Amino acid sequence: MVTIKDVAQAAGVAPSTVSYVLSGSRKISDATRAAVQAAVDELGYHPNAGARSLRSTRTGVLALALPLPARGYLPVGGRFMYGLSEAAGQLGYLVLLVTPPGEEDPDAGLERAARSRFADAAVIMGVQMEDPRIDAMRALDFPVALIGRPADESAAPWTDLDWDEAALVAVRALHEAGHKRVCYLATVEEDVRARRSYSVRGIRGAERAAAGLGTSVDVCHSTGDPAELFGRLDARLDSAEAPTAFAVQHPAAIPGILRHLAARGIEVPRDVSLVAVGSFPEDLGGLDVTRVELPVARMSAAVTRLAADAVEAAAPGTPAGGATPHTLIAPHLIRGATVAPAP
Amino acid sequence: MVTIKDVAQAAGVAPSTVSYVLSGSRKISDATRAAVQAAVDELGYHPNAGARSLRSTRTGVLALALPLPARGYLPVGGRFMYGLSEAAGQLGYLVLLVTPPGEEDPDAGLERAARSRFADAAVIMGVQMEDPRIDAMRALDFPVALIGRPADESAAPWTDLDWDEAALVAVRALHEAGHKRVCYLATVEEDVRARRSYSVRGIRGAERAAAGLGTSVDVCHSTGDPAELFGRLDARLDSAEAPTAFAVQHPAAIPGILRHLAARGIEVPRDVSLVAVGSFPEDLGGLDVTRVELPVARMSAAVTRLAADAVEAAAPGTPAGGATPHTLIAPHLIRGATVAPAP
DNA sequence: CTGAAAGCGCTTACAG
DNA sequence: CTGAAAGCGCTTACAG
Repeated sequence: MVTIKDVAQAAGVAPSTVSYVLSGSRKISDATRAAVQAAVDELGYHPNAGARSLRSTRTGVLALALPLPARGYLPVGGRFMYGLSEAAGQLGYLVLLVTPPGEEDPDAGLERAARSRFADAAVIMGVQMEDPRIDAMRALDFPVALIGRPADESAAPWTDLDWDEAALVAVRALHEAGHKRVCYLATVEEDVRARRSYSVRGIRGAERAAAGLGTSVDVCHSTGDPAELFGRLDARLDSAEAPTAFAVQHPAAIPGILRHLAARGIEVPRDVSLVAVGSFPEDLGGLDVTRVELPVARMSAAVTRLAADAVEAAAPGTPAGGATPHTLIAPHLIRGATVAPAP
Repeated sequence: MVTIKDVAQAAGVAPSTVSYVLSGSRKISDATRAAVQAAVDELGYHPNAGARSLRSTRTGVLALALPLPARGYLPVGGRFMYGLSEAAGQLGYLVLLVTPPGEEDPDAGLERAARSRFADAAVIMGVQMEDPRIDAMRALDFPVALIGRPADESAAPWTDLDWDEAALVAVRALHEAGHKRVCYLATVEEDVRARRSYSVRGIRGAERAAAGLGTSVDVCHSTGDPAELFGRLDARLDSAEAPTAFAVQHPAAIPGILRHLAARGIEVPRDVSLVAVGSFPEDLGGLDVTRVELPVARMSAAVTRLAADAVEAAAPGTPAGGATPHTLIAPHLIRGATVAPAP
């Protein structure tokens, strides 16, 4: 293994000088710098991560706390892992995955990562309105940034799509097309039950939209079981007051829903209109759905920035800065081919 | 921060004794062990990861080298990240994501992770038939395990679905249903061009199946652009020798393909049969496709095991063990509702 | 059965 | 502009 001593010897300087050249925290003569740089390149030197973090209390790693994938695979989780890894790389961080070890103690993995200093900060996914992980990390004085807007918005830095507004935008698009009876298909019920922020806010947005617009909005919870989901849709469609439009906050289910509707002889948008809430493009297989997309790349960049800032803010000697920052992203309706005037 | 000294003091023993209790590498009296354990629990002590790795040259981390997500998001990548994080946790490892920093140097991130000892071993995804990352890691004496079967099967430990066989099984199912003209829709062309192992082997399996069974198999490359893909399918369907069946090694595209066929008035399986090669259940939105699934959980467990074993094998004092191990998983056809006798 | 001591590879005040 | 030295928190031979 190549150490700083090897580089120092090769360059004819002291190890501390190599360190200063690499960190840039001291003025170094051009000759010395060039000699050190040459030795570094020559030997392929990379500072030992363990030694560096032991000494400097910086690891260059962000821990990503994943939600329990118990209810099956979450496409959105995978998408965020990519986005985060990329955004983090841009800021010089690596991303460490932290999965909950079991049902009974959902933040044991995260707590271990924090206490053992595997990372400088945690990025929390699948944020709940009242998320115990936030308090757990605060108790450890461990910096966090959230993908998701908690009930207490000053609890920690966060970024999110404005889900209340997204649901409103979707319902309004249907309302403006003349639909009087809209079914809001919310996230899977496990998410509703866990009070995930996007679930709660999406539903709330739909209810507010109903109240504000005078449209009848029937909120229905989705499920990962397609047969069960189609049963719920059928119950709605067979009722006396059948909806003429759906707003769907479960993008992974949309291809299946469209197939199911087609099998029932229902054509979209001729017979029924549909808007997706919080979809991402890769989901839809080229299907031109009217939608509000989840801005994964922007959210990944934002949360990485917030996490990096939280690391700086937690450093000793930093003044206890004012308000807790956040990045709220306004929804943007993309008009596709799945909304038509109400029959 | 709680250190081993704090624990030692609280328990009234020497720091080294605490270390031995935690590692279990020395006989300790019950009384001492209990006192140490109580102090550990009381103080919430977790050993500092940097210090531990500096001293022991073990990090407890596996680096996951992701393929470039340049052509858009790969659902399968996300699925493996979950699977790996879970399997690794079971063996006491955490997973660090390593994304290629840019096009020009696809293993710079991995090389840095290895040289800086951020991890004990690398798990490589999106393995190419001749993968430069394998040689790069070998040059550093850094243990690896592959998700994908390289051309040189003794280059490194690997696990994979038997893709040759999977394509054969799929084509044979269609052959047995009487289909004489099968179109094998291979992976996206970027994967073919990069000579990803699953691409090359899937195509090879299809070609062998054709030769062995006497079925005409037309190999066609998929693409992430749905419009372009549908164009390619149309060209086949409009030709004089139109296929009566498809074997599709691009599961994410299947919902779109089925919709496109339906729009052309082609009903599956009445008019055209279809088998998915390497799908995973979450992909299909409840669609009962005849398929060979990608065993993500088994592969994740296998590659983690291989990586952990490679770490042990690389430890000084370990005899240079014999053959390079691998875990080849036989394909298994799941009969769904998308294959019918040829018209 | 337990402890005192060396040292892993860095960074950063301290000194010149 | 550069160097010598201390020390981060552990693990593990060495000693008893």
